[in-house]
Amino acid sequence: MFRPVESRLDVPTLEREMIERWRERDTMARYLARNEASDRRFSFIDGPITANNPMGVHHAWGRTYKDLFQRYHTMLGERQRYQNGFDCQGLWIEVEVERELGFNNKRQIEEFGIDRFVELCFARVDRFSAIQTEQSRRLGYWMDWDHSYYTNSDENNYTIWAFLAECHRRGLLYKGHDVMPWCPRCATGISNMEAAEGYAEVSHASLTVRLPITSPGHDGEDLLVWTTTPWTLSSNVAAAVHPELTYQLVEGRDGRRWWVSAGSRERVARDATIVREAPGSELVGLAYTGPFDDLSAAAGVEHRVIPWDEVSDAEGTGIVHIAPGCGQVDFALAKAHGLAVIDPIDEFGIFGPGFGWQAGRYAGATPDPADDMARAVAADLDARGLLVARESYRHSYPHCWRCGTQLIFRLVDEWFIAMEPLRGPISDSTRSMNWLPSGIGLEERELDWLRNMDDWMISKKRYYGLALPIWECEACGAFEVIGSRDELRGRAVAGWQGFEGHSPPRPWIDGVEIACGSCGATTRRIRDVGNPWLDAGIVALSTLRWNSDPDYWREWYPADWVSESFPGQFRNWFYALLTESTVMTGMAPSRSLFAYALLLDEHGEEMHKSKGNSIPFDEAAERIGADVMRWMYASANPAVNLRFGYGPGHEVVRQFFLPLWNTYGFFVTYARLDGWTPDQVDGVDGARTLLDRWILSRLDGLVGGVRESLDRFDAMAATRAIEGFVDELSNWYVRRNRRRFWKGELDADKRAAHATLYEVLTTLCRLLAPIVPHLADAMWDNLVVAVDGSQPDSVHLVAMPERVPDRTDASVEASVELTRRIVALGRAARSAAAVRTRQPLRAVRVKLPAAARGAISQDAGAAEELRGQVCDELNVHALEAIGDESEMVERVLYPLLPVIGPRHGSAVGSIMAAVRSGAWTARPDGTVEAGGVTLQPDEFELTARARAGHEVAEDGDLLVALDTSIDAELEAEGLAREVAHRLQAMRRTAGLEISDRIRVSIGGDAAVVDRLRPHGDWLASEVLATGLDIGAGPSLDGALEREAVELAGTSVELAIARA
RNA sequence: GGGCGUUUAGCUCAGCUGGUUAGAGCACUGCCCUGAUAAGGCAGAGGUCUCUGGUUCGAGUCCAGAAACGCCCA
Repeated sequence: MFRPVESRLDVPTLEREMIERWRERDTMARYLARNEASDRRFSFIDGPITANNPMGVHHAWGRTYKDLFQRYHTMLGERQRYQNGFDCQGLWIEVEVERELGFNNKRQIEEFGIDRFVELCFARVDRFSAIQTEQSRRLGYWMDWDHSYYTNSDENNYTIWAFLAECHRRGLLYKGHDVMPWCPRCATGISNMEAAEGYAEVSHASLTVRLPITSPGHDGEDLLVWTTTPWTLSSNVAAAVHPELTYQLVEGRDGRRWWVSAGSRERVARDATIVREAPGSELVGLAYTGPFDDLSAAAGVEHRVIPWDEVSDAEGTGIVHIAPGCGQVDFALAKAHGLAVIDPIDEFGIFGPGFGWQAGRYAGATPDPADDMARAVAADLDARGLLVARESYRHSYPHCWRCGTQLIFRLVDEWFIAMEPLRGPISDSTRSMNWLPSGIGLEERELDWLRNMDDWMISKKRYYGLALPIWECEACGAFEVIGSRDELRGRAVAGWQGFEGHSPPRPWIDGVEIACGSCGATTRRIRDVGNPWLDAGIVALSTLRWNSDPDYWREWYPADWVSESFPGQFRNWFYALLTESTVMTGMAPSRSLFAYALLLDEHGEEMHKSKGNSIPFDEAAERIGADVMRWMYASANPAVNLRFGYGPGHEVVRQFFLPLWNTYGFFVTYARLDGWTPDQVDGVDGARTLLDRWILSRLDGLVGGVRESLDRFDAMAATRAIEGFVDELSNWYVRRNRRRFWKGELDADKRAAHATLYEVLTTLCRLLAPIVPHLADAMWDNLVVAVDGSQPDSVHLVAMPERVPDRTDASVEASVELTRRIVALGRAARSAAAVRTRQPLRAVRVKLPAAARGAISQDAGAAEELRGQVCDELNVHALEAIGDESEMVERVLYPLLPVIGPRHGSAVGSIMAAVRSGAWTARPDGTVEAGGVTLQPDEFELTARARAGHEVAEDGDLLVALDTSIDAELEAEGLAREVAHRLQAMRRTAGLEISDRIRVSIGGDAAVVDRLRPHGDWLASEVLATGLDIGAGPSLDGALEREAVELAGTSVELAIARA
């Protein structure tokens, strides 16, 4: 027997119960093992989650997709790996550990001890990976949690070694001397792709500075340059002009002469008069005095004007200050023009010796503006008469993506992978993947990144991360890349003992020395660690045991599916994954890649802990439930940012969960009353009504639709289809069948009703299982497990439903659709006539579309059932058909445009004009003349619509008219309905169970009460009364409720008591 | 400056291969129903489908351009 269903659905409580039940029954382990012997596989590779903090609700979006599609493929019987991944290395972990230790810079780490520091980093990822595991399980995310991968594992690190060695073998790895974004707090370079992460609007002092020209013939002339980074002025070596831009020499009131571009003159020297004009090319080669020539660092540096095509005069002066030690393009220009390079600052952003008063000071922005280098430089230039203007300039500027410090650009030695030779192969991999959702340019955006990418900077001057396997010889300058642990052991000439037993991260590996392959000298590993995207990008190889088990790798590679949020990942995970996979295998890592947008708060703002609008996962799970979140995520459009909040969450509960739960509760209530169980199927097949066949047909369509949608990773379409179906189920099937479930005896008809609704609900459970695993299994447990010991004890151990041959019946669906339309129109007509539905009416008259008339007349039984549905729903005694000739309708021409368009072309306009004005005529031969065109019978339909002046409702080709005349008999019937309604309300107020029997007495004005007598039997059966005393006095033994109601203008006394 | 998107009702969003009157939910107004009941139904109001041009008999839908917004690159 089914257990009773809680009438109030409390999702979090239900979920906790299910989690407990799963634990007791060890359900997840059996789920993970169920397809072990399958010969079909579904390979999913998890993009690792950063194990650095507890999960937020945004993580739950992605994990919902990952779980949903893995569960779906499990239910299709496919073998899977179910491996979750944690991202465990990199600066973000270090920054948090530093914060816990109260460190401000990396010297403190070295004093603390790299080994102790790295151990704390390990501990932190252990802690948060455990927390995230628990949270994921709370979401219902079923993975092989005992075998998650960690990017700090040996397997992962050594697979990256193999990748880097392969890059080196192809000659792609090199040590570069370049200007890179640099975080002076973390004291490490930031790759360009990371720098892009941290752009934010800030204000900087922008200075306009004059630089006196020293070349002969230009006495008293200055170049005007403009910069937003004043600290770089002491490193100036050149000024760039566009050779084809027009420059003007202007003279101000003080007699000074400045060179500026014509386009900027209005802005920077409005009051000055123009002395002469020259193209930029004429200025090229001029020498000038630098702004800080007296510094020893600038000694001997020649300053001159160089040409550069990228100069624009949209801002500044059209003459660009060039400091090759402080800017990426500046450095490139210096190489091209053979300029000197001044390298001003150390790893902490402090000026070195040789910079006079600037030496020892910090170059970047400071919290206290008084210490600000920009301000000091401006003051110094002003005192020397070189400062022309100073303004505050607001612009987008890069910040350290972890600690928020403003980045500065610094000359560094870093290690790079040359990407130019890989651009083509990675693009091919990109094009070979199926990027989903389609139509939003995901593939295009990845290709765009690949077209524009620079060489990949893979080194970081930090402590906790992949130890780059590069041994560089100080003696001869050669370097080698070690591709595996075994290779290193073979090459080690010292330090292996100290490393043995440790994993690759620093510091243990740093002591291992090898003999230089070129000159034989003993060489040390470079001290750098790796870019963390190397870690996340290698997982398509490392987790599939590329290094250790080639058979396993071949079995699972490439994946069928990977998934991640797309903002940012084109240059991060997607990029790293594609790059490492393509280099090693020549193939894309996955057949398809599914991506989704950003999760925002309810108001469309990004969630941030600091803003106070972020929602911790645990809070949301306990407040609205994991399944509610999962439904919100699954039904969201992945291409569009999702607005998440408790408001929309409750909406989902109201719109979807409650109707579903109530339908389930309805079924169980009556199945229990009848003692019906799923084995009671005698005569069911022959007894199914039109509505039974209808809901099964719809269910069949739903099964097909959901499978089709999930096959193409479209969870939105699947959930929308299910929502639509549940609406039909609860608002039509159950609503229309209530009486079949209520009525007394358990006959074949009632068994058919039970069996039908049962099949619908259990099938729905299976369709819902991948999406809302708790709710689906809770229903399954009661509907199936509780009554049938032969079935799997969890819906997660059964298969996805399949379509049933011949189940879908288009004509049945069309008939019911027509019924629903008639009823809707009938209600509208009632509404217009202001006749309450409880008042029975004589008849509803319906003018059917021609097509429907034919279909319905074929099945007399169906027609009768539809007639009954309509009469019952509209509370009318009869349904009558009316023809086109009826006085209520007029005939209307309905041209079939998709047919007519291609045939008649531009005549469509005049045809439609004739249709609208009614200026058409039907010919006896079945054709129609309209707008000067003869329309063949296949080009139009003749339909009907209400003639003006009749009280009817219509929709397209369907017309419904209510006969609203009420005679005494109808009125009496209405009174009885009213009384029944009141009595039902009283039953409820008295707290009676649905099945409780009662006694009823009705007293009051005899003229009214007597009119109820003919309806006594009906009344009694309606309210489950064993005794009904009409015309009684006011007394009723043991009365539970009494009520005086206003009926037909007089007061009527009602009382009920238990039978 | 370049790439990729987005723009549909007050709000959040659907709208398949071009087709007659563009939809849903929420919110609002009025009414109805009621043993799914802190639900449900009907109706009303609310739209120059961002703009301009093009293709077409016909464009929310296809094409081009513009604007605003978003993400990315430089």
